[in-house]
Amino acid sequence: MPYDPSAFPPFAVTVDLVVLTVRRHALCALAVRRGEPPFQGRWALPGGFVRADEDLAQAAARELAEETGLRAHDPAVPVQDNGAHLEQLATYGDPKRDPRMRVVSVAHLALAPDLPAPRAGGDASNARWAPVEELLQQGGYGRDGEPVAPLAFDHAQILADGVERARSKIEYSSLATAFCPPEFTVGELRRVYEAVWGVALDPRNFHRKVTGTPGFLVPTGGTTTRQGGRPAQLFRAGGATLLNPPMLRPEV
Amino acid sequence: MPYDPSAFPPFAVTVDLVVLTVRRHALCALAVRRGEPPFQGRWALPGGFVRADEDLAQAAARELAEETGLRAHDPAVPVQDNGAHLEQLATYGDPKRDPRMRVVSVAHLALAPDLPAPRAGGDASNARWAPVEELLQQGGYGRDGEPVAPLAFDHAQILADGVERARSKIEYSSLATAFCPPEFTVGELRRVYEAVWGVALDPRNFHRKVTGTPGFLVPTGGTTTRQGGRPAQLFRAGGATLLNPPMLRPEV
DNA sequence: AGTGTTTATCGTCAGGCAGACGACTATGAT
DNA sequence: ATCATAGTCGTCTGCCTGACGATAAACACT
Repeated sequence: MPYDPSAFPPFAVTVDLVVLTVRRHALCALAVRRGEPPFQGRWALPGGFVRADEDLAQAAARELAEETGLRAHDPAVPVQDNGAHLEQLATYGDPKRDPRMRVVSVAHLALAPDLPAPRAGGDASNARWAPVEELLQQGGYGRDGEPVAPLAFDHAQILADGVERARSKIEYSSLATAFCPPEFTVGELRRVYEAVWGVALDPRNFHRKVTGTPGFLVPTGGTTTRQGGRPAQLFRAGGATLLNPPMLRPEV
Repeated sequence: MPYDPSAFPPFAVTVDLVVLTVRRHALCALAVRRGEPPFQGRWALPGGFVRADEDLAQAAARELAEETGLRAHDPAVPVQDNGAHLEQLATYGDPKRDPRMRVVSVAHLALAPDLPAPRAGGDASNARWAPVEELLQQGGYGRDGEPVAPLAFDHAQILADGVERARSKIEYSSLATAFCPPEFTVGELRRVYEAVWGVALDPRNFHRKVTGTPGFLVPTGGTTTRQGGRPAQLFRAGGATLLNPPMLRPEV
């Protein structure tokens, strides 16, 4: 039964963003504090209305720039500069997800390297990077002993879906490099995998795997000792986007 | 910048369906003929407006039932009866995708076993199963020499995305069984993979792989000769949804 | 009944890849 | 000088896969 333009219920359409990064060996997401009801004072994912003349991807890129200053990447171009990877995640449209009106939210997933600091319209106290486990634990107590309120709306579900997407996608793609600065070492890339998956990986097998996969990493010639220890080769992300065979996530 | 309920542009929200099945060794999709402008007389994917009190998944399941009579499966339950697998695919919201108004379409992907016949509101001439290559070839000539018009709206893109999702998802999940009747043989399952991927697979290695993966197939005890040749064991889909290690799609 | 065709199923073998882990190297810190 | 840290190169073993031989059980002929 294709479109019947004579009558349709009006919807509001928003984009919500799951912006992930790796800080201090932990997978973190960007959260903003709500300044107005509903869920006033609670943490939520950044997002906003899609404008009348805007594509969904444009709206997501605009929101991402407003919240973080990051430019979104053209998905066809390999991740190289400080731009972020941005892709559509899923769409959430439960009739009761927003108590005010019927809102359909097209969630997007962004992966960014570690950033200096978040900015929410210039107000830093209303935006922060929080470890995803902290944002996802429902009604417990945070590390500072403060009670933890769950995220507003259905944002806990959206965040969980985004985290799972990131976890599975770095298995068979080179997307983990989106968490890294333009030049990085094999060890830094390994710590990204370890943070996202929450596991420890064997440095020797990891090194063999990533350097042996054609197109994954391109040596820049430089070295660095910023992690301490023996100097490590620096790499850029290569052109390969699909890893075959994939990097398998260890069981349990 | 979270929700500002004071002003937002109104959208129409629809669900479009990519319904795939395997018929006569070919991957086919359900297409309906448009009865009214725009794109009158052209083929399109089935779909329709989301109702005011409906969840997106509900709307997709309702459309699926209207077009095919299929009940959608609870995703948590393994595919066993004649119900179809149904999952959200992606959302398409280009401002110009519908010339009449701003329409955001949440596309869903359904995988169904071979069905007796399509029905579009009782009118069979306005619905058909067509091989996906036929629907996706732009402006060529079909097998009957008739000129082929491309699908309406951006439905060629949606269909292509759905096909790619199905092709990749049967690699690492047991979803290929959604194309099979409740009981099926290893050879029938192999022909599903061959049709979806468009490749030939070695029957011996395929048999070893699927029967050796715990939880993928459960023998029912019966046998059948409906494919000719030596009687083959009948299986049901097992509880496993994730295949580890995956069934790798051959290169090239 | 015999022969060929079709499909199913079991087995064998070699190559590739991953996990476990030993060994060595090159820095900075004490 | 010694230690701690991190990076890099090898080795070995087991598992999985692709290629492919062989056998089994039905049906369609003659």
